[in-house]
Amino acid sequence: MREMTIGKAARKAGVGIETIRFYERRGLIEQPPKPLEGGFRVYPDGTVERIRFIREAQELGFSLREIDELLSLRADPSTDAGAVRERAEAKRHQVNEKIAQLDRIRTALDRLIAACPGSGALRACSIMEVLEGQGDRV
Amino acid sequence: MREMTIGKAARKAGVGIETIRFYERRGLIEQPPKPLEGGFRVYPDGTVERIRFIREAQELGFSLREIDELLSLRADPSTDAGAVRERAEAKRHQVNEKIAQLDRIRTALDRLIAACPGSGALRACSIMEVLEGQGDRV
DNA sequence: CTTGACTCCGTATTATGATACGGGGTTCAG
DNA sequence: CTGAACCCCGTATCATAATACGGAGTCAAG
Repeated sequence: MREMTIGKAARKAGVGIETIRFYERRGLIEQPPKPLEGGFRVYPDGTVERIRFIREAQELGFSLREIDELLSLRADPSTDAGAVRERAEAKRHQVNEKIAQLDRIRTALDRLIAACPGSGALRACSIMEVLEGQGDRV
Repeated sequence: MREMTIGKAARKAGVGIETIRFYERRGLIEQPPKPLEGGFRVYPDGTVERIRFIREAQELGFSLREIDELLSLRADPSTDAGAVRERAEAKRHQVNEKIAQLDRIRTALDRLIAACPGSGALRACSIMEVLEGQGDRV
């Protein structure tokens, strides 16, 4: 089953049909041509992957515009590979920053979990107090 | 300068005044009481930190609702510390997933950068081709 | 050859997060 | 004691991302 109508693609990707059309309008995914013999458009497997990637990237705080930039990173003989690499490196930087910040939050959560056990330690604690904490007094 | 009016707080936090009011209405930050003697509300330093945290978390794909959940994680003697810990652990899990996905994207970018050097390698390459790539044929 | 499920496409509406606006009050420098 | 700059608050508008809707066309099972 490598080809499907929009409804099947939507179900496979876990989105609504309208979302696919919306992404097509935005240029995030390509709208397959309408078959010359008439009938419904046929969607390849890759579309489903692409939609899943879009949803994942959104969960990571990328806007559709940024996701478009990510997906447009491609170097073929007709493009300036150097420029593409530059943009890829900028994106990588952005990704690294996100990871670093998530790591900070994870550490804070770790401390929170350690400091506020079921046993019921008395001192109040919250993310803000514990974030890179120490500084905020204990 | 540990106390300020809303305008200063906004400038320090890098947001507009309206944004602060909006967060107050949403219950994300506390609105300081109106001074009994009259005049303007006074914002503590902590508010600025809190706003910065909110903005950061948004960049990481958390909705204001989720951020509220994060900020509400606090165990003091009046709350069920066990329940708080559970929610904290759920959040940590969510954070770990985000990190893992960002790591996938970072790896993909690394490969993209390596595969498409300024030298102008010929084979086309894109994020989707390179993502957990290999599978997609080369 | 009909009926139910689905596609197509244009337009309208929603949810979320943020910004704008306007008429008033407050502050403080000169 | 005045005016520039700022606060207060309610309501309106905006951008982004998604969803809904409705009428016409298409498919395929029975």
